[in-house]
Amino acid sequence: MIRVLIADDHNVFVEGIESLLSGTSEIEVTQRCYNVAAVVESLGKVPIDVILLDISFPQIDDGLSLCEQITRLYPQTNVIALTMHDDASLIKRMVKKGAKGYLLKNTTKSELLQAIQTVHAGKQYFNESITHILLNDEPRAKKTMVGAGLKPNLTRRESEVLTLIAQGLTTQQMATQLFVSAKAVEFHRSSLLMKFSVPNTALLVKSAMDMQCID
Amino acid sequence: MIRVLIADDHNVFVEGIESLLSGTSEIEVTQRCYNVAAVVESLGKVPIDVILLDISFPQIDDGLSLCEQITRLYPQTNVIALTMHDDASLIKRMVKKGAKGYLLKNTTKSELLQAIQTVHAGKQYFNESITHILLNDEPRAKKTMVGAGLKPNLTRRESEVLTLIAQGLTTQQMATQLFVSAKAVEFHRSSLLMKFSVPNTALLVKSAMDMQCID
DNA sequence: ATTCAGTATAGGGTAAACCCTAAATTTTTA
DNA sequence: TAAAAATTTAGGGTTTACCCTATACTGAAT
Repeated sequence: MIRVLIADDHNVFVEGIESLLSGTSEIEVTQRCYNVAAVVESLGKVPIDVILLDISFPQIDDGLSLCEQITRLYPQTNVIALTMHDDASLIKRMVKKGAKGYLLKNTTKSELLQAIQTVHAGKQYFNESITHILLNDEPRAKKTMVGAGLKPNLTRRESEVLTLIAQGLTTQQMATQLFVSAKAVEFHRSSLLMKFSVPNTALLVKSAMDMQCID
Repeated sequence: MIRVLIADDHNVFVEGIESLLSGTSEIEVTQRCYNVAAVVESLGKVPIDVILLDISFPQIDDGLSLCEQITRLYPQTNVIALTMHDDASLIKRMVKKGAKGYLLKNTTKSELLQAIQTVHAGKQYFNESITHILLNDEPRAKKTMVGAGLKPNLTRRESEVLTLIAQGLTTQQMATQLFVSAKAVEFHRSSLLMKFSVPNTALLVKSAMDMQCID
């Protein structure tokens, strides 16, 4: 019997999860906690195998530090993050804090069961959605692209020139390498400055890197 | 019957993979290719379901562009990267180029079979190793600091100037902002170029961003 | 058939970047 | 306190970047 603790500050959600798991013979919902203090208290009393932990508890940092604490104090207890946050960096942070699995709240019953069993067996569990998020996690993809910057549509030549600029080549060097005149390269250079709305090469390189146009 | 093409410039490896797959009833190694040209030629003649592609073929860029080409020209053909490169950014780049799976060369037979079947069924395949690499991928921690590039020790002023350069300011603008002469700023600029061993501002910005000196 | 985007080329000009040598001052470190 | 590193300023020079106008060829879309 796998002893499960559900930690979530949304009552309805806790009940829903519990009813999902109630029909399973191998899994037992031992505890339900609606705040951090209750989780800490429960763990001190009752042995728990798997914790389904909502990260926003109520703040993200609360969930992270709680996860870290659980992992350190009760290494035999495995944490599965169960949250609506589909952010790659958050997933990584949770795993760093010791989470063995990560599920989005739109997961299915069978997936939830499989996750609990996998994690309880000492392995990590990440489904396709999570893998997909990690794969598409652009190191520099600023989701907080507040003002300005949408990635401009570059022509083939512009992309070539941009790449060469970022490699430190001068206009003349690029001209030689591309078998065109320096004036042609200069033209594309100007086009790039215009499309990125930047005044010079330095900011062009930075903007292009921020927008993933190079690297 | 799943028709498989093995693309690798290491003969021994190709033979090993083929012998691994030969005992399977559902999988048939239709083609073996030892260079990019052979792959392109084969695809034009014979329909292929799954390609096991070594990325270093012989260069990484070759494998990447070949993968892109295959995905574009033969969308029904699924590419599995099979390589010794365990670099997160490379995994992401391959997936961007259309790879449906990614296996390290220390994979097992059963995993290889499962990957081929999963990919042939139209789904992506990534095992725990790959997921683990993606999870531990520090946004900017370049483990591949091959030649040269260790982060140079910058003085306070140099850091300031570097930051302002990356914001697109000219030497004169920086001088005004820092309440010093343009010559002073020019000096720090030169120091930066020297410390980073780069010929101009463009590459300075790129290098500095790669090394996390700015952002 | 003709716009239109992309590419290439040209001349001429200003501003900025880049390189060198040289020296004085301040701050930090040993 | 002396030595080392950092900061500042300067003169003078070459190269490169950047801006403007203008023409012309190509291929793709209307």
